Amino acid sequence: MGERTILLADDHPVVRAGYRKLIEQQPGFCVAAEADTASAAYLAYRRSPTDIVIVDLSMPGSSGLEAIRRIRAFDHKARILVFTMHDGLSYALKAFEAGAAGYVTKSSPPEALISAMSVIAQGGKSVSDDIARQIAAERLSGRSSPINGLAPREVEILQLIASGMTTDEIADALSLSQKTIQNYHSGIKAKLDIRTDANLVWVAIAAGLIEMKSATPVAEVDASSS
Amino acid sequence: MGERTILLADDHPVVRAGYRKLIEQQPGFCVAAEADTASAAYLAYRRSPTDIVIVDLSMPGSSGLEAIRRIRAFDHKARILVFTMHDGLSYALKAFEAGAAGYVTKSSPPEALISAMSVIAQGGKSVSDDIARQIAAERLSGRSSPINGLAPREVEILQLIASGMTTDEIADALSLSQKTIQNYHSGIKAKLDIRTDANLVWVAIAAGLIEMKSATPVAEVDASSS
DNA sequence: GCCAAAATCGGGAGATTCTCCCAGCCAACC
DNA sequence: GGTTGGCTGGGAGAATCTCCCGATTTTGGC
Repeated sequence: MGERTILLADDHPVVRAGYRKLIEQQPGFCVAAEADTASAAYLAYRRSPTDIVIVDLSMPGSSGLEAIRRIRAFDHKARILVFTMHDGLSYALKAFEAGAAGYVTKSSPPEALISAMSVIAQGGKSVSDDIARQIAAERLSGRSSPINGLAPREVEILQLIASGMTTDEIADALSLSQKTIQNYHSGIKAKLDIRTDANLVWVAIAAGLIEMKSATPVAEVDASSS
Repeated sequence: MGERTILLADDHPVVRAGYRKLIEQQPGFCVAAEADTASAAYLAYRRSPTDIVIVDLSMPGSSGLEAIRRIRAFDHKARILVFTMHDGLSYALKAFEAGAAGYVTKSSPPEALISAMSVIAQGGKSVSDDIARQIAAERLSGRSSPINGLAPREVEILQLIASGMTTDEIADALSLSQKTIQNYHSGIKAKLDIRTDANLVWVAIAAGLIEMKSATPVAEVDASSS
């Protein structure tokens, strides 16, 4: 058989150059295209599908997860390998939900990427050791995340609380009474054995309920007010 | 004159390979050493100083900032260029405080890294465009961060609140009455025009008061047991 | 050195919120 | 058809928040 073609999606040109170099040293693989955004990756794949797509999760615009979903929606047999800095288990799980076939963290040795590529090219699934360790830890400890003991509604409300919304705003958004939100608020803290709202934010972050963004969510500079 | 020697410090081997390739394509520069941790970078520099040190901020163990400080403590004339993913202004300011001579984000075009290297090699300072834009925006809007209107003590208490500590714990830690902490708590929220504690966390993150850690705070499993 | 301003620390009191308990409703599951 | 669990809210006392105030210390300028 011929060489496996690869689409590289990462927003850092220098990093892409590193991947390319590493991959092309490997016999049997060849980088066919590059993309620096999620939508560019999708369009590139749509134009000419490759055997493997390697994507970073954090890219400008819509995230890498979105790229995975769109590519998989276009071609359900697309083989997508996530190669990212995020070593949190929640990111990996989201990636697999979105349709990824592999997940390798950038802190892994280069060989991990190569071997994952081989596995994926043959139709398998692959995760890097650090993620595998977390999954094992989760299984052994019997719980994936502290929020697993929460009811769906509680998770939803936790997310809104952690995002910074007030009780009134949440009640309004969900068309519930403020009293109900308050009760949930207390109940969530009790279930998680947490005493401060700040810790709710940290739990939500750890559970992957909240997207981390470096932009200030508050402090609207609003220099361009209407 | 001869080539400028460079020490590359980044914890991702693949990424380092990209840097190396990019840099060595450039006449006048040559990668003399690599390091994958902050302390390894320090030791490498100490063993044989290079003209320029390129460091990532996020590395395992002590952070890149620590590497900068230690290298500068050893050699106050060391020229250090931060090349990192973090595009937050607060990170850049911290890097310069630690003694960096340049700050380029990984989302910059490769040319930005090269030109920054040239500037720094000649004893100058350099920041990438996106950071420069943020600095300009800060100057124009008259404030760098919403927390700038806060008194030192308020910033300190905000940090503790955002880290998840309860009123009692903070009062105890600072040897103050709970009442005082409560008053500060209210005052900080009023000054920042914030109504929920969750948003205090986001402000603290945006202001660089809190270190972001993606590691799951739960589920540590002793895998090394027999 | 001196005055003004700001920061630091804490009390008081009323309004608000939190917490815990409870109950009705519904859906799922033996 | 009974039980369990999630969803929605009320009630009431405890706790907290908020806003006001004053005392003291620190800071900054002249």
